[in-house]
Amino acid sequence: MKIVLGMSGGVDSAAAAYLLEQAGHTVTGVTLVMYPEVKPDIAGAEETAQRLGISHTVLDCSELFEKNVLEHFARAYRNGETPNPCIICNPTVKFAALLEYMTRIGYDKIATGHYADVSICSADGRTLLLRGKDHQKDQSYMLYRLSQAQLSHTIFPLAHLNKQEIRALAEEQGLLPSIPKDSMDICFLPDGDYASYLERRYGFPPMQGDFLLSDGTKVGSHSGQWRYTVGQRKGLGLSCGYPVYVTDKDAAQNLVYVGREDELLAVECVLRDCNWISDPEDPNALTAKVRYSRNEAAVILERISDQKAKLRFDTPQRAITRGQSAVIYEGERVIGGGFIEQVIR
RNA sequence: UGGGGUAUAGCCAAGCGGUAAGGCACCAGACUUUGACUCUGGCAUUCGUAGGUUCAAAUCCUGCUACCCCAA
Repeated sequence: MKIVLGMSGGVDSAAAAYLLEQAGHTVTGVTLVMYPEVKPDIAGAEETAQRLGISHTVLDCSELFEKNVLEHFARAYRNGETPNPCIICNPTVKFAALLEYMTRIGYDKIATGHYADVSICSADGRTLLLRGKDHQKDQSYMLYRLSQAQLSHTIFPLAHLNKQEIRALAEEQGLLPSIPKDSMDICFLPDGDYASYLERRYGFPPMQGDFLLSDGTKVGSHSGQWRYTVGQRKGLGLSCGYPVYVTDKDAAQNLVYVGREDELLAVECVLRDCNWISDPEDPNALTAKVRYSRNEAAVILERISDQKAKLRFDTPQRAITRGQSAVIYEGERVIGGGFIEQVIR
């Protein structure tokens, strides 16, 4: 097959390129530039491509990125939500651009170095999204908004490997990136300082507001609700004798509520703008993640409409946060998910 | 300007003559394709200040200063 591979310049996509080559595919690498000010490791990707003898192109996606990801990012913070740009970026920019390029040059499939998997449902022919075999590194959460058009044309070469195997493979083949870029924060913010970015780029004005306890007692001042997110402990500068966490925000009044850790617990939330990939086989066997990393818990899914749904957890969840995504799983399969619109304690 | 009390790191706070607990905050690192959480490590040569007693004082004594409370 002829495959368009997204190449970031990192280890994962390099290993993916190697694996596709080994499997006998014709591969062309594409490095996407999302944000002019922060370039990916184009040289690294080109070097990898050269070493493997595959062609390589750079595509400028900055307009798509600006329109879809950045504007959504700023809007969410303005509304007191906490956005997850990666989740928006994948379907609207990354996979969209790869698919468009694939079509343009007459290739068959697209591929990325994500830790996830796809398979065809024998019953209805839909393409299912599955977790990567390495559950520690699984990135299916970030991909739940992909469309059928995207999923059905996608291959994840790293689906069955774990991080150690990939590192070993890359080392063996001399594909370790010259710049060992690890820990990336938000990709368009090299310094990770999103608050000053919003202020600089989107004109968020420093605006003094109160830190309040749940009973309304003022315990301090902050300079803008967008600087905080539910569940946050560090950086509040509040000394109450016990750790205090952000429990809620009121964007209209620029208020940030704080409290003890147990005040973060909630059992229900409402989702909007849902994307469904497959129907559950057993409605009582579902689990959900309300954030990318860590815990996943048993959940009852109630579909209110095509776009809306409600989740009810067996056990209270910590820091369910408006704007983040809840992704529902059945075993290895991603059922779908949506943006958290409302949290019910 | 009578009486009483308290002064220990940014905040709270243990210590009661033997050479500065702990919590919160903060900082650094680890983890992490979001924001976060979490974990590990760091964080008072010094106890309002000036003297004195003692082998030894944050701890005892005295002066001073600041704040608090009760009386006027």
